[in-house]
Amino acid sequence: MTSDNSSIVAALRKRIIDGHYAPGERLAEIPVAEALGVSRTPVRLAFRTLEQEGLLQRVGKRALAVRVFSPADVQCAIEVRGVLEGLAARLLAERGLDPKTRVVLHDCLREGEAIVGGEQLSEADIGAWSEVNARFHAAIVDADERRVIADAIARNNHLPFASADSIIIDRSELEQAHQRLRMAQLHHRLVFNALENGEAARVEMLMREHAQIGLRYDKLFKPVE
Amino acid sequence: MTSDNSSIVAALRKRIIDGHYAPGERLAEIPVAEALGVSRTPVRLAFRTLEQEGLLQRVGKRALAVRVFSPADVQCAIEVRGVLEGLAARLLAERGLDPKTRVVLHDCLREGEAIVGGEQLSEADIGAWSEVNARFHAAIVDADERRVIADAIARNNHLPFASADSIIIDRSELEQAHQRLRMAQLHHRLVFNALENGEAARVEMLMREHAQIGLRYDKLFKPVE
DNA sequence: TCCAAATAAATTGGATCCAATCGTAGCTAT
DNA sequence: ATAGCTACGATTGGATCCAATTTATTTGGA
Repeated sequence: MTSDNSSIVAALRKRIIDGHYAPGERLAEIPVAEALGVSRTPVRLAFRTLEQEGLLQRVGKRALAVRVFSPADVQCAIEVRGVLEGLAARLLAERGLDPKTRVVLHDCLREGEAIVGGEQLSEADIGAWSEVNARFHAAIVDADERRVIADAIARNNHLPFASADSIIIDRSELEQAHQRLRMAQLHHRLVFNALENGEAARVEMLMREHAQIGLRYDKLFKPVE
Repeated sequence: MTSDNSSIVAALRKRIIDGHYAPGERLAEIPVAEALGVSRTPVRLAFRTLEQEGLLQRVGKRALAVRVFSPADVQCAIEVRGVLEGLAARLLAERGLDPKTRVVLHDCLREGEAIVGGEQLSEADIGAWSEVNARFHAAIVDADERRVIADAIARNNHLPFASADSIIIDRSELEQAHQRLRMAQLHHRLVFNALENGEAARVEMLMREHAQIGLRYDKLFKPVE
């Protein structure tokens, strides 16, 4: 029994993201509670969290359903996170970057460059790249010790991943993804340099561009947690 | 008895924003439930919502407390909303603006111009200006029928207002606020023109600048609802 | 045959009860 | 006197019960 409520939220979120509950499907409290082996109360709390996160949506007056995201919606959500991370980077640069974070970001960039250095890119490379970008993301978030921007990012972090798989139409787009990876790598390097030089405006501009590299962004910039 | 749960959330949020519960003050379920005349259950749900919104924060392992915002935090949150509204405006322009929304935005601009047309600006003018800007904001949000950006904005909408009053140090800054009002008016006009001409990049740039006119932004751009 | 109204079933919201856990205060022993 | 342990109070989390509302089904009439 994963009686901790945050575990229930995580389990439910995973089921939604994994497609166990289809987009648009209505979610009743009793079946979910029975499926998780708990009472209705923690499920109601979890539903409230997920509704607030935007993964569940009210249909009619009382019912809740899994929110449906179109590919355009996913792109919007990705851009939301993009501009928020851009803003976070700018504010971080404005208030001064601590040396430790600077090192972490530098390492992320070096490792990322090593991964996408060659022309060919395997599935494993994409995984490694995602991991590096997750660390980059985590460093950005951790550096905001006041948690204002970090929370704003976190509040919109999971949205793109509800139906992220549904936008991967055909596997042959891998080559195009490779191109985008190189673009993202370039952007990260430029952003880091701008951060080191304290060029805040340039940081923000670059992060904005970074957010617009396309739908594959969600594969390049996995959320931490 | 405002037994609807959303009413309880609203009442609680109002109490927090009004300072009835001081920042940093711990909130227990039973006293709040008794104060609102309801049982613990709806209060727990409301606490979950408010925690998710960022108005409440966990202290220790189980306790919840009113989140404390420094003036810098408020400014960060305002900038968050600024870039999100800028993004929304850009995406709206990209996908095409429906004529009805166009009219609403146009009316908002004309009324706003009439309000800040003169040199002097009374308290009533500030209130009217806030109302016009709320309509502008609402039009932006309503136009996003897919609700992706609108929800992202809504999720970060209330944050700046938790301790907004605490950043209004002295009343003599009204003159400076007047100047900012004129700046905001100018920006709205430029944004609308860019929207009409489909200059999406310019829209975003302008809205970004709009978000940076200063701390008084929260007085100029009140959230709806 | 189709629509509407009424009734029944299902589901949600709220209240209360019980258990588990956290914090604190008091007591004891060194 | 202080440090550590214990026990009690307070508070949160979970389960169950009850009421209210919504939705579906059935039956009646047009």
